[in-house]
Amino acid sequence: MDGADELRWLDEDEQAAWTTLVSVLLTLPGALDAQLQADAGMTLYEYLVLSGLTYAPEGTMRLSDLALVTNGSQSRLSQVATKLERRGWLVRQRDPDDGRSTLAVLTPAGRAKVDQTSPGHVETVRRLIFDPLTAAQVRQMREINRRIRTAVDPNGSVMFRAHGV
Amino acid sequence: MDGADELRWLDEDEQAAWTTLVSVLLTLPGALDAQLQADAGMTLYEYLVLSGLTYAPEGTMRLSDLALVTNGSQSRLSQVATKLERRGWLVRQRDPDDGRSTLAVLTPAGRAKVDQTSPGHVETVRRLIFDPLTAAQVRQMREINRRIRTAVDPNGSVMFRAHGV
DNA sequence: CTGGTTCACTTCAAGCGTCAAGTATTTTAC
DNA sequence: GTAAAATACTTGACGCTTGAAGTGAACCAG
Repeated sequence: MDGADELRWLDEDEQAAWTTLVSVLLTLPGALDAQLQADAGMTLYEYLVLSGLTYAPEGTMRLSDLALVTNGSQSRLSQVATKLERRGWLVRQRDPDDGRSTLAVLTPAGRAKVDQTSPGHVETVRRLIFDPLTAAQVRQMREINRRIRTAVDPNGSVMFRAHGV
Repeated sequence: MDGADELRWLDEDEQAAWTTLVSVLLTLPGALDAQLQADAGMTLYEYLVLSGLTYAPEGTMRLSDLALVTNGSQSRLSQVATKLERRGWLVRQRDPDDGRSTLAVLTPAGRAKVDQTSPGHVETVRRLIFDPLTAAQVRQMREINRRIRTAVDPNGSVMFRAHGV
């Protein structure tokens, strides 16, 4: 708090990059949500939760692990899990190994819902993100976002090396 | 609904890129909001609105233009403008040229608030986004996000060529 | 084995954003 | 000149996310 950490303002390239980044941050999630909501009555985050479970053994994962994988808070996941449970797509189970934990288990109906939803979702992701980009840009984007994600939270999501979406 | 628009699933590079992108979409806005909230009692979107006005002649802009520039809906901007007006950072004025429009005018207090808030905000943006990236990556990111933004909404924000943040 | 701490999860209230409906003004078309 | 359509904005209800507080379970020191 003593020394003046001299502030560097954004140069022209940075300014332009920041502007387009904000623009994507503010519009892309809405577009992805809109498609899922229209075609599957589901949020992107809800889809990520179900989809995350399909990659887990037995379709089962501890809620806290699921929160990490989906980049959500425990509170957020807890409420979404309740909603998904009410719809019959997952069930909660006590963790036999640790009484503090709760396991989320994907039901057959939940797996079916993912199978039925993913084509439209992937199509949208491809249209909005990958179709406009070259293969080189896809690789660039991965590294760029990996670095930003690490800066935001060094202990961030396991998703980096774990399964896909 | 007749022909099978053969769906292409994501390959490994795309899957990884998508995972990191989601991760940034889900965590970066919260991190930016958190800093502004803590240091200025303000949302990122509210900051964008005030900041956008500082670049307009006379600190004045039509609400609908301001909504475009900030990537927000008219409804969202309307409510945020009310909030900012209550805090004394902007005022609404009738547009003399078009009775349907309303002008948002930045007050001196509003301009002072931006001046006082921007250093901390820029510092955070630099730390989370530009410090971890090379100059080449900054240029790559700009083009990548520009393409994604265009895919999301071809008639999107004027911000692309207009002023900065 | 006991008191304190950490961890996993849930719940509640408050704040935000979206969507749809409503008002007012201007433009367009006949 | 008038009716219909388009435009600009506001409002209110609803759903979602967050953050703080609370419960219960496991771990750890002595």
